[in-house]
Amino acid sequence: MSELQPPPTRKIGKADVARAEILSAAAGLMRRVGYAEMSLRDLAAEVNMKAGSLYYHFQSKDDLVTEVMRIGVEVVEAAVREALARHPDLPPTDRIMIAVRVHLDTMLKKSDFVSSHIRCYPFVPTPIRNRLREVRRSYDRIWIDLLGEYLGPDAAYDDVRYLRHLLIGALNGALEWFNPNRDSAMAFAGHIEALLRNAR
Amino acid sequence: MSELQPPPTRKIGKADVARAEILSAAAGLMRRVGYAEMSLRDLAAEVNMKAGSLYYHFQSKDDLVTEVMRIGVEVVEAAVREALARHPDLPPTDRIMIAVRVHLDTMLKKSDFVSSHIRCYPFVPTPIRNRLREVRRSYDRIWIDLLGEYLGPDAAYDDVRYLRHLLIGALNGALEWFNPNRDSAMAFAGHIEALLRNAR
DNA sequence: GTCTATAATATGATAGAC
DNA sequence: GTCTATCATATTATAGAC
Repeated sequence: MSELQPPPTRKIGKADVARAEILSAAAGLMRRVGYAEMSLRDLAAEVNMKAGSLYYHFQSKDDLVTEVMRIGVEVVEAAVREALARHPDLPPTDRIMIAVRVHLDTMLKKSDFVSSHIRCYPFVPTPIRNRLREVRRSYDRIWIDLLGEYLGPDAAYDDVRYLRHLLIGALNGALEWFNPNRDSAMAFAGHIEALLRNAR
Repeated sequence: MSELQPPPTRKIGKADVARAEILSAAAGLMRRVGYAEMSLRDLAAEVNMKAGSLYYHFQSKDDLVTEVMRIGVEVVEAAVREALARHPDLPPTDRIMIAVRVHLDTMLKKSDFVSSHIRCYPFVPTPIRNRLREVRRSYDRIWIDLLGEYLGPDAAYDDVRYLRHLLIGALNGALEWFNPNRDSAMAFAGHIEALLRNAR
């Protein structure tokens, strides 16, 4: 996972590996049990450590949690931006569908960082939410731009906002029902596409 | 709140009032801080009690939480069923929009029971989720029926499922962005309506 | 019905040995 | 870097007085 690597100018040491393992394990735990119920003892056990050792890598539980969630937005943002960059000239609806599929796929199959962010954000303490505001805004901007093009220059600001919230809500909701053994992200995306293509 | 009253055959005593106050306060706390972070001390303080006193009314924290969440589904189900019963002969799209508006309105403005259920369900222990399965199924059935009529008798089972998850996800997502001072539930519902009317 | 007091356990965090 | 040991505090739950 490239997002967990330190800057390439520095050599990857033992601490970097341990830190990355802690972050991965924390993302998985947070997604499953939530922010408050993820104890540092349980987390440490998952990476064969003792709770106190985590403090060599992170100053506090909230610092660790913030880092997990920050990586989450950055992962999905990078995935969506890359996919869109490969198809710069498609019409708006097609570009939205690319973003829809990549968002779903990253969240459901690829990254506990993304899913733990989405699930835990509502209950995380305010200081953590504040520290995440900027990265979240940056990802939102992708959708604001995509939907702005879709609705056209005459659309009201709030029209873009409501449509964005509707879409992101539908996508993130999949976290609560999607079963990889039974469900198809592409089939789900197809239903979103049908609604978007016929409207407007 | 009629849902908090005991069966009408029994007189409403002091215990019933206290119990109802505890449940209301718990719903508010759960919505704000989540299942794990709602301590029984904080809850007791909100109703001017001590933590131990709660055990006169409930056998355990999880029993109390289950009851709060059970009431949540029952409240929104009753509201939607009543509204639909008043317009039995409208076309499917109109009936869906009635359900959309009542679901949004109940969740956002009326009931901490509904919103705490939606927010906390993903992180609540499995035994609690099992005890809620039946009431949740009952509410789901409303939407399965509504969307089944909308898509017509030829629609596949999964088409109804995906569309239902999409819709409920968009609605429940409002819990995370809706600001009563700034946003309009009706405007949001309007965007959903535009998509549904033009599709199919 | 609600209180006080407390048991039993868990938590985030720190200090210092190795 | 990770450990052990521990502090200070918080948690759910219970027992018995009032």
